[in-house]
Amino acid sequence: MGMNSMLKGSLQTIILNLLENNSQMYGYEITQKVKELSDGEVLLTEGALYPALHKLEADGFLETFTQVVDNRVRKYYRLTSEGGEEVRNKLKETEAFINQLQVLLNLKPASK
Amino acid sequence: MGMNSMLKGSLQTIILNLLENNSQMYGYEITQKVKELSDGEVLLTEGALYPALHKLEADGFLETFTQVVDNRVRKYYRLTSEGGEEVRNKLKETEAFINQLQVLLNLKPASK
DNA sequence: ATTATATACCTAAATAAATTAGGTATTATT
DNA sequence: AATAATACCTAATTTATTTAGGTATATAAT
Repeated sequence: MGMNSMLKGSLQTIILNLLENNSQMYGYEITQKVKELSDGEVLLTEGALYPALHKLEADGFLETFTQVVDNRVRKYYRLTSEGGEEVRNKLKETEAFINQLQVLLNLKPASK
Repeated sequence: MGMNSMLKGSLQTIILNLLENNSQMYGYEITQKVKELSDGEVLLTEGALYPALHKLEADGFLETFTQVVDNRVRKYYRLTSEGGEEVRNKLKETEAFINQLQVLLNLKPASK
């Protein structure tokens, strides 16, 4: 399997969180940022990224605008206000998830 | 979505780890243990559990034996030696995964 | 007595999210 | 001239799950 496969289900949260920290990013930039932040260990494939971005946009959490740089089109994404709320919810969910996982795997004692 | 959906990809690790701590368990017992350990928050559905157990057995990580208690058949699972190795690998992978996720979501600073 | 809940196993169809493996096109490097 | 990097995309396949059943016995509640 490998560690990458476990990010399943966390991809949306990662994208939303990056956009909270950066205000606007384009797809390719997101793949590079994830690679950089994870020290080259997490490789976000485009086949996963672009459908995820399109879904987040369709759900109203992201909005887009394009910009041309060096004759190449960049499609920028930024959070909508609904997206901002969604980030907070997803982060809480993820923290709870990590906590449960650590308890279930005896990686830390259960919090009372 | 909900937190449960994020356990995707961690189910095998959870099962293997429980069997390392308990030496032998049957399916229904596993669902109850997960429920108990997570304070009722993680509900392992049988449609996920049984196929996962069968796969782990097919992969040689688990072995089974049956026992009849009160006219009901229980199918017990225990780790094989290969399964023991697999637990250790999966736990390391999961710790790395949690670490990366926390870094990517700014839940903790990157470790140097 | 009957019904519902708990115990105990299982599978098949549908869904969701990813991987794999393409495709297009421009710019920069070797 | 060829390759790698930048930049977007999609379609087929795979994998893991949810949903929704099914079977059967034991126990608790009405």
